Amino acid sequence: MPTDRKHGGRRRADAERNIEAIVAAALAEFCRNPGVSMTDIARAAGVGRVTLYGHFPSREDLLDAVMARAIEDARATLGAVPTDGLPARDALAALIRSAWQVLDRHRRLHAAAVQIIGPDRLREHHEQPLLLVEDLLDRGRRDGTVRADLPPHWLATTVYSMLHAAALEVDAGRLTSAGAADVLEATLLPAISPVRQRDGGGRGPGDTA
Amino acid sequence: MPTDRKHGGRRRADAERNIEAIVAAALAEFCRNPGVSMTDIARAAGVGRVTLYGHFPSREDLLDAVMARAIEDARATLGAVPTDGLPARDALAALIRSAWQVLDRHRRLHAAAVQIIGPDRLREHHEQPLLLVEDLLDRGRRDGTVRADLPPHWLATTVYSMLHAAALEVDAGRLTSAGAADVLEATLLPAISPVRQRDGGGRGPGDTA
DNA sequence: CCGAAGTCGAACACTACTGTTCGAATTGAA
DNA sequence: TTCAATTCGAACAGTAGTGTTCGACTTCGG
Repeated sequence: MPTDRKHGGRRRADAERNIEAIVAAALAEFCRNPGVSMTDIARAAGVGRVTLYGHFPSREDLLDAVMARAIEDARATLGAVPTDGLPARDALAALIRSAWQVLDRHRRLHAAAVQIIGPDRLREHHEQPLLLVEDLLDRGRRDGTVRADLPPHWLATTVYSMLHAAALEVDAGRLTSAGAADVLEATLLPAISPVRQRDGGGRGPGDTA
Repeated sequence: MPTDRKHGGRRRADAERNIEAIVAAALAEFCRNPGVSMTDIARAAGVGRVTLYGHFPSREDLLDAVMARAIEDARATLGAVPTDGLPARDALAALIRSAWQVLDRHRRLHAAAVQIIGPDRLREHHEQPLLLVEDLLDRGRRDGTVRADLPPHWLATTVYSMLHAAALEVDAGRLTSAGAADVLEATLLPAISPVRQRDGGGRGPGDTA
């Protein structure tokens, strides 16, 4: 949201409401189609194009606000996950599940953001919530539940990218939104766990194809 | 390349050369910047804009040809990997390494393609080489070296998406091109191997849509 | 109820692209 | 050598967006 009120005067209530409507509509529209025009966003928000530009001087500013909103949402959700009591591994599993829930909400926004504000600024936005994951990975690394043979940042990237891969699969209809959480946990935990040497032909118990 | 010669007459040698130059330049330029204009591509190919349009009627046609070239490259490289003798697990490791090599060559083309021809047609292009991975995963699943508790397609997606994640990390300078192959193998093999007993909850996450 | 803050649609200037057409100049191939 | 294939630059038309300006209208806030 535009925090830069030029002159001290407070913002009127309807302006506040419109900004809210715009950000909400933009979030939805950007998800539906990354290349959506400002005109369409304004229409979706039930607001004039001029009003939109009045609050967000450029397309980039708008998407920036939308991202901030989505990330704040993520940060809040992830921050609410109780990880302090649990062993790092379980905490990570819980975090993954929560992360999926929040990502599932914003799924396609990622694709929109990457081609408008670029991957760098996008990462910058993701930094905060990603930090929670990294902290937890670090904790796990110290107590031996997370592998130490790969760069910490890579493990975080692994989590990050698998989450987004799952989002694409859901969009493509090859995975259900509900099933994704389980699949993610089942894939990610082995990937970040310490490697066990020697596992030739072992077959998992209870294989039901 | 435009295979549709209108009248039986053969194509002249310089035309052939230009087409070659255009596809090569377009491949490079699309990688550098997905939103590159036809004008810039023509310039990079050392060719007039009209000539470009003469061979590729639209931007989409051009990217299509570029993708075809890249994918053919991938298919050839991956097809040359000797997998028949090896156990599925080793074969998979070799395939991952080769896949990384070829992807490293085209890294950012993926991002370009996704926003021009769309994710669907892109997947369509990737289908061929991805099939090699899926076949191998299937083989591994039968002989017990690959986990059977997740949808086959998801495992292929896991490989696919981690490869592209690595590409982004390399671009961002957080990973070296050479180191990526090792990191990928170390991450992917545990992710697709049969799970040890005692993991996660009792539920089997193999629900596809 | 008054004034300022906010909103509206319409129109404008601007930019950047795509794809086309022209005639003139080359160049490969027979 | 000859001719068709191919190339070239330049200019054109068309599209689609961005961001701005205008004057009139509405609504909030005190």
